[in-house]
Amino acid sequence: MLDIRFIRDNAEAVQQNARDRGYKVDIAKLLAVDSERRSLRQKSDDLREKRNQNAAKMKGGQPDQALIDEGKQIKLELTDLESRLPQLDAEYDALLAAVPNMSFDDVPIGGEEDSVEIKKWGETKTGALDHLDFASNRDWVDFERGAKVAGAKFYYLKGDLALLENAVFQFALDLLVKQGFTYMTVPHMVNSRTAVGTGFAPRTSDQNDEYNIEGEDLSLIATAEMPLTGYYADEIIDAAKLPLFYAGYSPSYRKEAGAAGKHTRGLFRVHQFNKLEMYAYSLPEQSREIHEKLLGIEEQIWQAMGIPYHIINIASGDLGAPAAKKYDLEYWSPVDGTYRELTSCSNCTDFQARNLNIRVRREDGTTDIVHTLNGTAVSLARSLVAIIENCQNPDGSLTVPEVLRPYLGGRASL
RNA sequence: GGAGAGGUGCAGGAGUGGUUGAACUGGCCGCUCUCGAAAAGCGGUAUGCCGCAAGGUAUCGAGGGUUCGAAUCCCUCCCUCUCCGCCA
Repeated sequence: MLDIRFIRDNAEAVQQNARDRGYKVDIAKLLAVDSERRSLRQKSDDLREKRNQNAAKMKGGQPDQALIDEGKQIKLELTDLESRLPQLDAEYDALLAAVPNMSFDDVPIGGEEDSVEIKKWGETKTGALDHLDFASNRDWVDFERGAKVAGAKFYYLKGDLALLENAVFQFALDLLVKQGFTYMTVPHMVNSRTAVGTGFAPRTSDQNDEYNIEGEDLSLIATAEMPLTGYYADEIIDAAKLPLFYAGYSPSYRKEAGAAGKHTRGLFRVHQFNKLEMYAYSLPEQSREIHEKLLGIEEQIWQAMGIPYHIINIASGDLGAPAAKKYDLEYWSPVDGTYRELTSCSNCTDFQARNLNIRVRREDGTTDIVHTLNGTAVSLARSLVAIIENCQNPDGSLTVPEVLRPYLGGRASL
């Protein structure tokens, strides 16, 4: 969420920013509720002061009936006054939570089509066998039995393709560890506070992409970003420890409701995939620089594998709620003759950290909200699509990118 | 899943329902002393909200309740520890 004081001072800009992002929020209404809530709180504080003073007079012992009666009266007034608070609070919370993060100035305004390409790398080619056909020919993937056992868009990876997945993960993990990231495995379920605080829709929302556990306040994670963000909830981090870099590995579970028809074939969009996620906690003044650094690591990974890609600066309407700025790395698909999303890298500034109350204590003793950033290192199912499409040979074999060979017993092709 | 114990500030650890935001000890920071250090002494050391400020208010796992007044009493929930059960 945004700082309510910032919203009070910049109502117009906040409203415009939400509009640019395609969010319907009513800042005027929010400020009206905020003001009403504050004045009610003030009255209630005053009444509590009276109550405390009244009680203090009785400290000695002998209960004075007049004072007790006065206390009773205060109690009634206070109960009456505060009875209006819960509803007001709920309304305030809902209005505030609906406001998206402020975009950075260099974010293009507009929808998906307004995202701006800022870099291109590698030689693109066209003409290749669809990854699902290619993998099926090799008996590397089984969606039919995935459907039988779980449902549509569930799958088995088999044999060399499963080994390749492991190699991609190992390669990326080694690279991150060398860069100073701390490797973490994480809970695969999170409670609703963590899910909502991270910026994912509450479980009651129809926009919810997470699987919820019936009868429990738990959802399967859609990304390791969720447990990694919650890691420091309610904590104050010593400034000297920042920035903190974590690499979280986990399955990602997504309903993908409403995604029908959009690149649904094969491994590109599935209900479950493994993902190695980069995560950083930083001082506010460091986050822009660290955002570039995370993007640089993503590029390093895909350059090492020789997969052509471009980087786009995501337009405001496609940012989601928490990101102030987001880069997507899209690999070149020789099958589609276009770029397709492979990784994503976001600077969420203090938006998530404010939700989850994550702060930093600076050397002078003051506290601040930390900034959080996340970036995909490798999203495994999609990585396999990119590799199959770009490294396949006409004879049905797959050339293994050199950097992966050490993780496949030195094999040059599969 | 069952039984028991417990959740208090940076840490340890007190706390008959009424100057307890919280004793005491330790840690940390500052100052005094010193050529310097140690020791000793003195002072300081949570966070949110409202307020220009003074100040007010809230927070002793969370949420309800009792009371003029709750860290202290009652209820529900969560978590931790020990033992048992189950188990990769």
